Order: sequence, then C-alpha cells, then structure tokens
Amino acid sequence: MKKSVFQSLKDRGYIYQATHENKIRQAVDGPLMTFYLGIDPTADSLHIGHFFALMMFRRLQDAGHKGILLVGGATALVGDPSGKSDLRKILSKEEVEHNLEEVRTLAKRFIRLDGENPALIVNNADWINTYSYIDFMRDIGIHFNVNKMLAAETYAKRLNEGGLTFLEMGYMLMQAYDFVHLNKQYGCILQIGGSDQWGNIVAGVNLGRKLNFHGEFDESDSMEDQMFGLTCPLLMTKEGKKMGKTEQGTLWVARNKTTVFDFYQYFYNVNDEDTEMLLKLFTSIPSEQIEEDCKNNIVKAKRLMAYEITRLVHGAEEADKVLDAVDTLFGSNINFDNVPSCKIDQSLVEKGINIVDLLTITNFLPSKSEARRMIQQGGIAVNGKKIEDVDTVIGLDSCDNGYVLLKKGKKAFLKVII
RNA sequence: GGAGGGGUGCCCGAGUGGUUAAUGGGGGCGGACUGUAAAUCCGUUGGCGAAGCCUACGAAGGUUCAAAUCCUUCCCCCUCCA
Repeated sequence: MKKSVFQSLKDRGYIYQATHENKIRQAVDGPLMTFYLGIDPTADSLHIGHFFALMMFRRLQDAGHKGILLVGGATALVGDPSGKSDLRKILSKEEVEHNLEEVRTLAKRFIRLDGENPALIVNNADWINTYSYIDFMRDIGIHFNVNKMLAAETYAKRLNEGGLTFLEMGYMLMQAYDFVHLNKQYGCILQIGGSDQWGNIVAGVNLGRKLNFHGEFDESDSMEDQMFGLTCPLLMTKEGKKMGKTEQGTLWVARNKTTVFDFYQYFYNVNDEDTEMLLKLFTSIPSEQIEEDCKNNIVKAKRLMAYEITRLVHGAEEADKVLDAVDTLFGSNINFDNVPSCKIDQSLVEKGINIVDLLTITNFLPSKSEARRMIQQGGIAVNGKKIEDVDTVIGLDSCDNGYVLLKKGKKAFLKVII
C-alpha cells in the first residue's frame, strides 16, 4: 500500500506549520496540484536553508505535483524584514539583476525542469513592477490591517528595535499578492517556505480569501479557489544555532563561494546530536534504521550523512572526490589528486621561499602576522612535519611530487602545486 | 521640524586628554583531550618589521607637546513631542 506523501514528509521532519493541515494532506496526497516556493535573490548564491526548502519542492514534484519557483526580482528590491533586527542592506537594481541569474542557475540543480510535471520559474518583477502604486494600495493595501501586521512575529524584532520602516511593511503585501497572482494565473493553491516565511505566507492566504470571497464558504468550492500554506522548520542545531553558519559567514551552495571540501567538512563536523535529524531530512533511509545507526556507530553515520548531503548539493562525482581527499588527509589513502590545491610559480620555490610568505601568497592565511602567530602556536605543518621556526625556508627539496602539502590546525589543508 | 540620548575592534560593550592597539564578554583561531564531533582546560585574536613603524574608536576639520576622550561642521541611529 502506498504511503501518504504528506505523512512521510511529516515523519521526516519536513513540516513545521500548516495553515490547513487536513486540506493540505488531501492536496498533497491527491492528483496533480500546483504549489510554489519563493526565493529572494538577496545574495548571489543559495544557502543551506534554501536547499532545504528546495528539497521539499523536489519531493512534492516527485510526488506528481506542479511546482513554481518564484525568484523575487521585485521583493529583493524591498527586502524581507522577517526575523531581522536591522534594516536589510538595500540592494541596487544591478545587484539584484545579477543575483537573480545566479540563483536561477543554482536552483536548477535541485528542481526538475523536464519530465511530466516540469517546474516553472517565474519572477515577481513581471507583475509587480508594472503595478501602479495607487492601484496597488487601493487593491491590496486596503486589505491589510496595520495593527494585525504589527502583532505578527515577522515584524516583532524590527518593531522592538524601533526602526521599522514603511518600506519593510510593504514587503508583506508584495509577497501576499504574489500568491494571489499565482493562484489566479496558474491555479497555485499551496505556498511552501521556511518557517521564517510563515507570516508572509499566512498573509497571502488571508489576502486570497478576502479577494475571492463571494459569500459563504462551502465544501463545493473547488480546490482551485483555496489557498494554503506550509512551512519547513528552520534548520537549527541542537544548541539552537542556525545551521549553515560558519566562521566565514554562510555555508553556500555555489562552489566558488564554499568549496565542496569545506561543505563536506561542515557537515562532518556538526555536533553528533544533529546527525540523526540531518539523515532523516536528506536521505531516504528508514527512520528506525537511522536511529539504530546513529546509536551504534555515530562516526560512520555522520560520514554517510556528510557524504549524502554533499552528493545532493554537488553531485556524486564531486562528493566522491571529497571523500577521496578526506581519506587521504585523515585516513590511510595516499591519493592526493583531490586534495584542495592551488598553484604557484615555480621560480618562487626554486630560490627557496620563507614559510610565512608561502602561507600568505597562497592565501592559506590572510596575513603574515597571522602566519607567524600560527607557527608560534604550533599550528602549521608542511608535508606532515610541524614547523617550529618562523624563518623556515621551503625549497624544491620539499616538493616531492611537484607539490607541498600545507596544514593549518587539524583540518585545514592546502596542496601547493609548484 | 523641536527636545534629549547615542555611533568604539567580527559582534556586544567599557573607556571622557597621556601609563590605550584600546578592560571585559561572545565569537573565531591554535594547543591539550578525542572520533576530523561536543563539552572542558590553556593560549591567542589590526597590519608590516630586528628594535620600531603604520593604520584604527561615524566623517571632515581644529585646539594641544599629546585626543577615542576637548571644540566646530556634517552624516547616521534611537527615545519623546509634532
């Protein structure tokens, strides 16, 4: 017997809040329906939170539904204040335009654009930019009660900080209108998103009801006239920190912003306690098995988890390369081909190069002071040998197979190819 | 627009003329312990150098032997009033 798609999403921890759980269950488990997910191009890449929502998108798509991915070319120009304590940086139109393309390209890795029910990608600038201010205020603004908006979690922080602006208040109206527009245009009945989007999603549902209200609701109303919202939880560690934050900032999906190696390492190094949740979310291994595996051999379970997530985001080929590099650096493998590397000019090494200079020109460390400090603290090794002296000179004799292996701390490596 | 308060290092936050590259906390980084985990403990945390120098306390000027600290102008934020 076929298991309920909705139920399995719920069991796996994909579902956090639902506006109408039973109706959504019917829709999700029923024949093709249309849903949407919105992503604002506020940066030139996607992060792990987007990835999570996109996974939910993909699962619904695989269950036979029609997905619309909305990139917020218009909303990004305003900026969602949800959960923010400061005003978002205002992006220039050029920046948004640039980000839009990057986000669109990256998102295509996770959703399916071919087959029976290919995803559709739309941009809300197409219908919002042309809407005149007066008309928008009269048509949409009239339905928003400021008192209610201020009570919403979405604005709580900004309101407390005392700096909530009219610009930010407008954001909710735009997103609410997006949903209504997609409902009219494509019969979209469900909006999904991260839990931080709850307020905006509910606003859309409410706006839809107000605009579509033709009298009493009754059961004969077709599904197409109704609108529902569903959120996935924010990925949080057991310690209550946002998942995907690193010392450099954010864990990105774009390889030129976060290397595949670092991406894998991030997940391998999460707290043991978060492994189970991540496996449930991002693999299809039965839950009982996951619980069992985590209990029996956490290291193995974690390794699998890090690999699987890396594979989903970067593909099997890249994930395998990382595993190969990891086995070399932390295990017994001796194949250095896939270890993170960079190239430098041969002449530099022929003359002999000071270790401090080598560490900085390769960008392995940001400054010479930092490099000296690190050496003094015993955190630097070359070809597996700890460097004791800041005046150490690296020459060609250190480059066995045409490279030098730098190591910082316990887990940062760089293969410098000569 | 009026009155008052404030802008300090990655973040929070001390500091009101020299001893302040600037107390403290968080975070980061390194070390020890481990399992490439967490927790804990220790160290470290602007840059370039041999001493020393340079850059930094919203911005620009000024006073002074000497300013994050005093003065002037400007920008931004917050609170109350309109």
